[in-house]
Amino acid sequence: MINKLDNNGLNLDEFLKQYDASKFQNPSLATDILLFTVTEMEEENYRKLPEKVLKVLLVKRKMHPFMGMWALPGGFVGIDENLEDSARRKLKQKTNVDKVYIEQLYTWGEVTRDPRTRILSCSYMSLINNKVLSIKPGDDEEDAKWFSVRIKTLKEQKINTENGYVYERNNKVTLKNGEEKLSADIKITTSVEGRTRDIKREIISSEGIAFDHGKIIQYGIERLRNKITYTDIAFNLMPELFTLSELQQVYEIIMDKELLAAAFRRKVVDMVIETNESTKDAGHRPSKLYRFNIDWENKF
Amino acid sequence: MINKLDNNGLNLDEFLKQYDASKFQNPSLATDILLFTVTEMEEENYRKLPEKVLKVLLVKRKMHPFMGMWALPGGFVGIDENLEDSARRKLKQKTNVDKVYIEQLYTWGEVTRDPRTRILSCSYMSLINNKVLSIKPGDDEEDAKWFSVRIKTLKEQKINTENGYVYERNNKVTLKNGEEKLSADIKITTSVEGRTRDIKREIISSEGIAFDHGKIIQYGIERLRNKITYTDIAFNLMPELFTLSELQQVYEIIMDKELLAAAFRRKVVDMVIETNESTKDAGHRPSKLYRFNIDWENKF
DNA sequence: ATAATAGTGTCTTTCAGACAGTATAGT
DNA sequence: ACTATACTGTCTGAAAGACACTATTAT
Repeated sequence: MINKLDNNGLNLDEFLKQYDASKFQNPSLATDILLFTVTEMEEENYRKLPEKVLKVLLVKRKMHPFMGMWALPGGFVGIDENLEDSARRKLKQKTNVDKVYIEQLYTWGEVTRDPRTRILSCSYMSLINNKVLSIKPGDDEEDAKWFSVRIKTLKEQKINTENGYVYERNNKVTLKNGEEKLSADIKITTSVEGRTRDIKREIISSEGIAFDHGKIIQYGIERLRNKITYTDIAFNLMPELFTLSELQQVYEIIMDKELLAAAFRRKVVDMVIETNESTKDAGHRPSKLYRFNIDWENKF
Repeated sequence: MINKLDNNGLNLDEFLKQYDASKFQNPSLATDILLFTVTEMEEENYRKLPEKVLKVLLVKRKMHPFMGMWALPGGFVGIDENLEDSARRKLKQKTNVDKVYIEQLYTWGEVTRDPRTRILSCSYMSLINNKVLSIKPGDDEEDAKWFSVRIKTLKEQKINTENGYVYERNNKVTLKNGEEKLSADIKITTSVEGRTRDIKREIISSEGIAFDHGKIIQYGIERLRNKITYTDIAFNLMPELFTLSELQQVYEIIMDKELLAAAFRRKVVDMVIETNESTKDAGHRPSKLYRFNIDWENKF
């Protein structure tokens, strides 16, 4: 069976022996990691709850191209390295944490996305809780820094065509770390023509952000926003013990809208387990601490 | 700004000029297309509605490796070709249709997935309605054939560990075209340990299917099943005019469960527009024909 | 008339939104 | 006592599940 001969009279072994991988020109392959965490801002009023902020890890480029700009951590994939292993390796380098949530996000393959040569980026999204981090915001090792992320929809329009419509949305991504402020303006175009639907993402402008990484950040946040509503990924952003108000805050900053406490609690009640502990020294009623309920999905 | 010098004293232009893309060893890159359609089986009883079947397009390999086995249509990406363009090009070759729904599915990058050399597969999923097809089931041009697809869960188990659990599911993918019958047994392992969750997909056995394509088919069906519940992608599988019963059948074969007509109609009513036409010669009450309502999402 | 599907009416359950009202710490 | 947050109770309305009932055709 395995010894069938092909058109050139070769069996499988012979074929593999003469196969020359270098006869085609191959693009280069990199993985990029979109690492999110949530941190608290200090609050002046001792009674008020600290506000939470969504952060993303960026590294300052020391080399051409985009030298001096900020990029997602990442790099070339070893020829004998699996994609996810490569992503985890970079992540470990930057954060020194290895047991983290990670998922493949999207593979960006536009021919001109890198000025050097054709380089594909297989992007991964990772979520981490800031309590386990060795690089805290402000650390400067290897020039990796946390930037707060905000996404705002600047403009939205729908133009009807003979046979459908074109819907455009301009999202402004703003990234801040103390003095540094980066931004990208991404236009998401959904064209619906007859039976076909096509989504395109373009970078209108990008300040201080290397490559097409502004686009990747925008895409990642959209994915995170969707997934948080029907999965438990948000818990990867939480410490071991947390209050339901803290959990709600995390949902709120990701979804960018306020939620009603009563409804929120009903929604998450099966995903958490109450502990005996409570917060204290809060200047108001203490809050019960919860932990993630690993069994909430009940597969059977 | 653009003339900053790097560590070697080069500005951007100089750097790009001396950049040698071939100094790294790069994996090869292919796109593979998972093309689904839905067809009707002939029915012996003139009164009965024809049953619908989900089909996937496969091509018979004429070359090593996996010579004689069936694979997803696909091939190497041109060095100056965008990923989606490459996928659409293959699709056009096979089906002679170009305005189709297509979305990126996943990038498969396991080191040993191809016996020749390291080859990445960036997989795309595409949906098409069988009325527009030039290759009808049974056509033999270029050895591309439609196979009916069924997925069955053979075994499901959950093993509790100290700190979490391991959930395993064995999915059997069965592909049929007349005399030919292919199959793959895929084990999906979800490991939940403390805060981490890891999903792995392994091929336990594969008969007649080339490469890891059984895994890609299983993954694609899972994606289709999820997306059909909250998007309108199912309409890509429908002809211009269709009855609500036909639409319901499509949902049923993809979700692999029966739906109640009343609830289903309520769910889709905003997504369709009633026409004046009806089916006839049915041997029972005629059914109104509907078309897709392009504006159902009302963005504003 | 019959078989088979098309399509509607309505009861129930479930779940999310809204919001008022109660609880409880530190100062 | 006051402030700020924690937490609960309950009304309402929307959507999904269940199922009985009516409608309509070709033979």
